[in-house]
Amino acid sequence: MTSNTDFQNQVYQFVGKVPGGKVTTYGEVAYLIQNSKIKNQNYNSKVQINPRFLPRLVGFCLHQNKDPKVPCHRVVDRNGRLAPNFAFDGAKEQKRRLEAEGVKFVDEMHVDLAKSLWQGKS
DNA sequence: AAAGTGACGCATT
DNA sequence: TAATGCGCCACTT
Repeated sequence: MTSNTDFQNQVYQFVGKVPGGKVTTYGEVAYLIQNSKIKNQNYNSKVQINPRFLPRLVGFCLHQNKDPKVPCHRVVDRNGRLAPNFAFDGAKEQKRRLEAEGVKFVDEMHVDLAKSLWQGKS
């Protein structure tokens, strides 16, 4: 257990802001982090991360995270697809959690982004 | 210390 | 319109 990097902190912070019943995407989180980075200049990455690669890092950081406090199940990919290997108990459990919060599904593996995508603003 | 691995997203063919 | 490739960071072993 080592202290989290600033990048991880940013990821968890933004994910933690997603309200129940809503979901966000890796790309969205990545975008917000970039924006926050520029705004606060608190991000101490060794090098500048290409925005194009950010979403992947976001996903990887969430995969690492085992902290129940972080609602990682509310993060899906751009197509609303659930994570193939959800850290806790597979995508099935992730779907179960989301449905419990009122998130609608259009498919066994896809959430209804049109209705449940968190249009984070505030 | 070095190399491999990985919850994605976009451009190009 | 669909399928395939590229990007190149942070973390683990």
